[in-house]
Amino acid sequence: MATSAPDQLSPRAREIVAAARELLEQDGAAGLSMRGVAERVGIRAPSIYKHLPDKEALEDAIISDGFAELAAVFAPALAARDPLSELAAAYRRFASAHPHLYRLMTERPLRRERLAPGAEEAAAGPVIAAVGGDEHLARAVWAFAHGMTILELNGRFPPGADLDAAWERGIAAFRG
Amino acid sequence: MATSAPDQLSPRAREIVAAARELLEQDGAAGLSMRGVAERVGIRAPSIYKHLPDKEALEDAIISDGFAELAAVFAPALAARDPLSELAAAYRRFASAHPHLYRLMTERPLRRERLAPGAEEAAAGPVIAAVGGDEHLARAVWAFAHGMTILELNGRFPPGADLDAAWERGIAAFRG
DNA sequence: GTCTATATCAAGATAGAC
DNA sequence: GTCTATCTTGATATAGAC
Repeated sequence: MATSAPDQLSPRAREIVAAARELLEQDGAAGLSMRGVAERVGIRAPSIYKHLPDKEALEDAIISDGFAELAAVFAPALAARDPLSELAAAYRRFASAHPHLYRLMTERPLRRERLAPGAEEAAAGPVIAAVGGDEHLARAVWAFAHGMTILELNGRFPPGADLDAAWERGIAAFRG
Repeated sequence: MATSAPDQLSPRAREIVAAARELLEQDGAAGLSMRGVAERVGIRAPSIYKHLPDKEALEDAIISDGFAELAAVFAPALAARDPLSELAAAYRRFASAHPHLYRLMTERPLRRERLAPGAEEAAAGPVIAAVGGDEHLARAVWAFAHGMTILELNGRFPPGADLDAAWERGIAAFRG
């Protein structure tokens, strides 16, 4: 039986996780059902349980992959002339490209012990570095970026609102 | 049959909305079922439909009330010496006192046509005023406040993180 | 490792009697 | 305006045969 750390998944389990990721990105978390995942793989839902213990394990694997990908898009931004702006732009692009994945990654408490080790830190590190090591300021910046992102995904800004301008105002404020 | 604007609800419908609000605040949106609401009122679930068209109308009424309450706690903050800090503190207190209501109010697109007229504007106006009328900046500030709030509610900050400090850093940045 | 059959649960909403 | 009875849908997960 598969364990929960993503790196230790069997090849077949990874296929199932990949199918689940596709289904999530297409239909959102509400559409992510064991039946739906199984259908994409070409098997029946109960067969999934031979490879993964339960639906939570499936979600955790997707989330863990998401953090690794976020860390990967952050890495080059740190080397730019204006790291904070580049990080913000990368963050925004990531959420825009994978809105349902982004929701899954942020809308629930992290089960940190079930993620790939270091995945969260790899994504958080660049932000702390970009603000000069002040972790309080880094959290404020993250809150701003997440707020802009999730309020947009939730359709909470008025139609026609200039969100580029709002992002710029926020980044400018935090750049000091 | 009841219409959707909260002010036009019948007295019995208002009783049902009040019960729903209690249930929401206790169990969250996932626990807000028509059966559960009915039980609190002392009737059976199908009877609710004689007073409100569907579950969405129930939620819209709760959300509309929430905006009115948020506007009410904002009003005195505007008169303070440091309006931005006071607004942020009021926002944080509101969300902390009514976490499930806060989620319901922010996690989905607003059906603005079904809210009490002016409810959203009454809550947004003070923020715009506090930043000197710059709507882009106001959106950035709101995003920061929402980000801090929802990331805390979602349990996303590390245990022991000094969130007072993060709030202060953010407000300081936006105060300029 | 896959299947069928099933247990279990819970939800929103409607029909029609009273 | 309330009730009982029911429809319809959908979910996670288990048992046990092959």
